[in-house]
Amino acid sequence: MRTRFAPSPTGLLHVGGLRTALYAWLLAKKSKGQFLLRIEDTDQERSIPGTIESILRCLQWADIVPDEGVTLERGMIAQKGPHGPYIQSERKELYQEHAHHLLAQGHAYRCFCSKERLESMRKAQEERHQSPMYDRHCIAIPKEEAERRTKDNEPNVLRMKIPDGPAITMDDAIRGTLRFERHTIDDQVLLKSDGFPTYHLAHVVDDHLMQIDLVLRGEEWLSSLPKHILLFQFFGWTPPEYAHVSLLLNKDRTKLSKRQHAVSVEEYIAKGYLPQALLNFLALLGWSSGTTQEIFSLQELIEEFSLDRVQKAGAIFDTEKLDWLQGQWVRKLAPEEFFAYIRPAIEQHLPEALVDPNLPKKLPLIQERITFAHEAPDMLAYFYRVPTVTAELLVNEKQGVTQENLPQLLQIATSVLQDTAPESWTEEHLLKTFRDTAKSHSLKLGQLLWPLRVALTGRAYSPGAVEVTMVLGKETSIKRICSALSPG
RNA sequence: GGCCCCAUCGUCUAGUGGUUAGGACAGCGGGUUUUCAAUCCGUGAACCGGGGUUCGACUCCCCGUGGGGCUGCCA
Repeated sequence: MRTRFAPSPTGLLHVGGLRTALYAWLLAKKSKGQFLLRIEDTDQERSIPGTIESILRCLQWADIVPDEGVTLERGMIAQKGPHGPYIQSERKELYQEHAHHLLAQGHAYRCFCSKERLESMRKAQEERHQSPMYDRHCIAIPKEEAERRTKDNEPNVLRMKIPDGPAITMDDAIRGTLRFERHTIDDQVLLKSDGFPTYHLAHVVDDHLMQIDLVLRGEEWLSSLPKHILLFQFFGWTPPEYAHVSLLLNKDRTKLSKRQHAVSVEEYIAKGYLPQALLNFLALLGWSSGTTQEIFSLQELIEEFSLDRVQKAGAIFDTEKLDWLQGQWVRKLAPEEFFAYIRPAIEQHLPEALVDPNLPKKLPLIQERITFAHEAPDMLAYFYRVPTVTAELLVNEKQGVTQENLPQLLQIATSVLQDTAPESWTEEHLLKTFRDTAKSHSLKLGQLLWPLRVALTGRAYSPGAVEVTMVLGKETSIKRICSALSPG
């Protein structure tokens, strides 16, 4: 199966766009087919330079790499495949030929109406509570006259002529059969006066020529579907299969917007989300496997994904679950992947850790408790820098640590460390000794370990006291306890 | 206004005529005889409304209601 993703270079890649791309990519991979990337830049005014690269970079980050079409080769835009070019502005003549074919066949006509006339026409229609549709003012202009005026450089567009006939029905892979009455369909502009095609013409021509089997796109295209079906009929082509995915929504159920959310993939990359987590989250927004499995790798998604399990209703983009998935995926990283993930943050905030040969021993301690890379330097800092230990944190009623018994508790902890022989310096032995010592002093284990942990890390939460002690070593640990005992 | 789409816990969802309506996230409670945003266990929480069809509807049909999309020489 050949599928495609066809973004417009008008801005950053939207998370909804990434979801659509993901679905299309999964289907292509599942069927061992091809996933194409086409750039729809037929609106010159809205195209923004640089956005093609940024869209491509985001897809590459997500590991959704096109097999054909527009790709990134060493950071540069490239095109590959037998159906190119894959950038619509480079296919202008092709669309013009097809549009003129339609004109010759009587499926299209030239329209010379000015923007002003169209505007006042629509206004009048709205006042009469009619739906704004082109009134076919120009349909009766004789062909010769239309061609003469065109030759005289009078601006005009080509409109498709919606023929009378039975309602148009079409099967959608997600929604089932859709039905549209012809009189509700507007004579859509196919070719603009600047010679560029509109989306409708370009979509039909390209997806046919590029041999796309399945058009997966957002629900916002549903109402123009009958126009596309008609165009395929005009050309005598078989339409592809269609699947319209629902929109992503804000908390108030309106269309996901910049004002209420981070919507660009770049923002999620910048926040430190792992591609596995974002993709997993996006896959689950509108699709479910039918099992209780929640964590899916890209490979598992390829095997499990299918359109008949895609939800019709729009889904609220609520990132709480995304954060949970992020934590899950951080925990699943291999040691070297985890290091690569947090490395930029370490470089920036704790560079001394990078020259530490024992860093690999410390990383497992924090991998299981952080969610984002940016938490890593702080979680590692006390291994390299003497922490600031506050009395407020050392004292903990719940643990049975009070202002009064604190010095004694730390004293006992110190002697435990002091009395532990180097050959017994293991996590198991140390913990056992603490346990025995607590018992003999009629203390709870927590009364010993809480102040110890805080004295060593200065933090409300961190890896366990014994684990940290192991890494810091006897000497440093004792030194830190001493300075905690005599603050200031 | 017209056309089209949609509707199960707060959120993401399972469910395809008979279920104690299941799971996950979040919430809450507890365990982890040491903290935590980690981990484990437990817990509360939903079929938009009204008519049909049927022995029986969350499931099928109709009508409302609510939400969304489109209604551009934007995509």
